[in-house]
Amino acid sequence: MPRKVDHHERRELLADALMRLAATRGLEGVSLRHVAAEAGVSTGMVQHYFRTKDEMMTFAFGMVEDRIRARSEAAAASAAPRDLVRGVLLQILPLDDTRRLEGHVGLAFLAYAAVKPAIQEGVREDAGRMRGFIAQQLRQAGADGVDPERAATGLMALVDGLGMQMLSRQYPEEDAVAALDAHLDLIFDADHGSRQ
Amino acid sequence: MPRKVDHHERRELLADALMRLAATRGLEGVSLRHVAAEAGVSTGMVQHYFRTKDEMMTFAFGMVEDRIRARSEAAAASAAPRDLVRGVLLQILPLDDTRRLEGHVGLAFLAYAAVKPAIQEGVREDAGRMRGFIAQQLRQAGADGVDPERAATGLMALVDGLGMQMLSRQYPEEDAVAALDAHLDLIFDADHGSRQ
DNA sequence: AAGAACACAATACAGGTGCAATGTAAAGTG
DNA sequence: CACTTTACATTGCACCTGTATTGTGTTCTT
Repeated sequence: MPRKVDHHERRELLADALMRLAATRGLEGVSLRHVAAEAGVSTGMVQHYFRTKDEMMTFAFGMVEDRIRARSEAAAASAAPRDLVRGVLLQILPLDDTRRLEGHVGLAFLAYAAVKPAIQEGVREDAGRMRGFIAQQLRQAGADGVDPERAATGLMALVDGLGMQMLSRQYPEEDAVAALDAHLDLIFDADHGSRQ
Repeated sequence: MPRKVDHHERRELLADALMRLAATRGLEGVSLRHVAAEAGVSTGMVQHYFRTKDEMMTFAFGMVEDRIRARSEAAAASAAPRDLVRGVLLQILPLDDTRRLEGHVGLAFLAYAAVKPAIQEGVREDAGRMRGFIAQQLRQAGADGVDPERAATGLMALVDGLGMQMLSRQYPEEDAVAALDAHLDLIFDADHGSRQ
């Protein structure tokens, strides 16, 4: 075998360029040539690492998922269940430039996947895993008044919705975090008369 | 003036075709020619009623907003504040074919608007109006333990998130409605020790 | 040294895109 | 009646798209 090149590294380089494009010009601004230009390489090279455009898109979105998951696992180091859940969910909100970028790609890709059933399965799987994790934490925290599965679904939806609205710049970051905290308050204090 | 044609009606006819396309092939499947073909007219006619593609897209999304608002106002006939809020929010969830269609268009357009600041303002305005309405209802309902504005933000985000996840077919309709109801339970029963 | 395996680069191509220009028929107005 | 305004339809154009093909170095193996 000839020159040794780290395939995965190259693909990430290209996917990073794709993300930058998607965040600024939208998914319609993503083409092989644009990605190549943004990455400063030839379109031939892009074709060399991704046989088709769909392959490139799928890889890029998978990368976003992986990064969110990696950060979530890092955030899962906290001890207290509530802080843990909060920390994990905060990884989804676009609170800095990196996550804003990811948010744009995620949103664009979700719209993209909404009409491509083949891709939907991966999304569903990944979201399901995270939902299960949150539910498990809620169970361990013993939030009495709520059904863990249901609450986890609500939390994930809330964060997704908040993130989406933040991307349209509907309100400042603090309001989104405050809304999440308020929701967490409701869940973790839902003792409903269990005090005497 | 010659032949009298209801401009708005024609535009809605074309926008309906656009929605059908966006829901099945995604926003990238929306082109002047495709819309024309779907509506059964010539591309020249499409150009006649929309000078530019952006104008067409903006009109279509505005139509979705109008329809949701119209249904919401109809649903606002209920007396009890909680049922009223619930009824309004349910208009956003894609619980039937019509709303599923609208949901797809809404999602696609939100991703579209995320990179076009000029369009964002309209979205922000519309969402803000609805958020204000919800907050007002919460205030009237006298849900003691919660800040109305914050709770309204949370509710809107929750419903948006639920709707988005439903479009990716992450879980059945009932689960989404159940999650909404669970959230409403938390808000309307948040008396937090206000009982003695 | 020979040759294969690889990493690109360049180019070509068929098809789709938004949009502009132009044409035509009908309906209204004077 | 002539004339203007409107409602389309047709066509053309320059550009961009994804992909296939081919070419060219470079490196590793044998």
